[in-house]
Amino acid sequence: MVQPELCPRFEQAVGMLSRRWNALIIFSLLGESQRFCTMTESIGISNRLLSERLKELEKDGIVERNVFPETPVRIEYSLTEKGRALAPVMQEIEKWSQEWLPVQEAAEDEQEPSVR
Amino acid sequence: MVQPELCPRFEQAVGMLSRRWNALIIFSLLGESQRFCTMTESIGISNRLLSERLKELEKDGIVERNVFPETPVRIEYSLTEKGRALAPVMQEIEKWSQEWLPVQEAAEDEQEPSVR
DNA sequence: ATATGATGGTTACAATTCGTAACTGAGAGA
DNA sequence: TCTCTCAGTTACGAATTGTAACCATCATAT
Repeated sequence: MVQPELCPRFEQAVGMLSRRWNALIIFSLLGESQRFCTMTESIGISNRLLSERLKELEKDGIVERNVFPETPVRIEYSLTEKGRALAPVMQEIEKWSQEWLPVQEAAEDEQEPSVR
Repeated sequence: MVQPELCPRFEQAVGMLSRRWNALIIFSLLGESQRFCTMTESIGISNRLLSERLKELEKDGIVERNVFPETPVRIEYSLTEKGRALAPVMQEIEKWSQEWLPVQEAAEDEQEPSVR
């Protein structure tokens, strides 16, 4: 019933990072603050889920929501210090992917995906 | 429709690591080879999903399945070189979690979860 | 004053994935 | 034959996700 092997903090971190889209959201904010609509486009996530995930990440203290009352209103999302501290994780994922994943040419037409 | 910002290999890596349970499976195999039933206990994953995930990870070349025809049959799962190369990712997650996540005392009784 | 457009979301609902629990199959021993 | 262990599968309800349509606010155009 209890899994005694794993550090609960590690498990919590993995749970957060494993939540669908979270790693991509954090990665895309490592570069610079972004607006809602920019993120949906660059990440390829729907409005619904981006909204949901940003709220969760804000509650976790990883993302910050900054409102600029211009016209039309501009809202920028950025990483907190806690969020930026995830940069090394992303860097290691990037390193691994470059070393171990094949470069796949962009298929213009739909072809049988090799995995799922 | 197309998200041009992100490196496709990075996205693929994140997709694999973000799949529920995958990070914990890989982490628990970083130490040593493990049997199926040991993993379900230590990770807290169900038979169904562990089986599914191990097959996927094997197909991805990250996990190896070794059959020892003893009695009863012993099957051990271990990481390939590609899988072990994920160790730095796990280490960085661990570092981050130790620095940024609070130690939470184990609550014996069910109490209001702070998130969700 | 009303219509239109942009931004930043919500809501509704179908499709996919997950969790739980019961079941299967192979081989050995009682 | 019956039971036991290990290593999974199967069935099915519950939770999460994806898609698409809709809403609220503010500003400018008509």
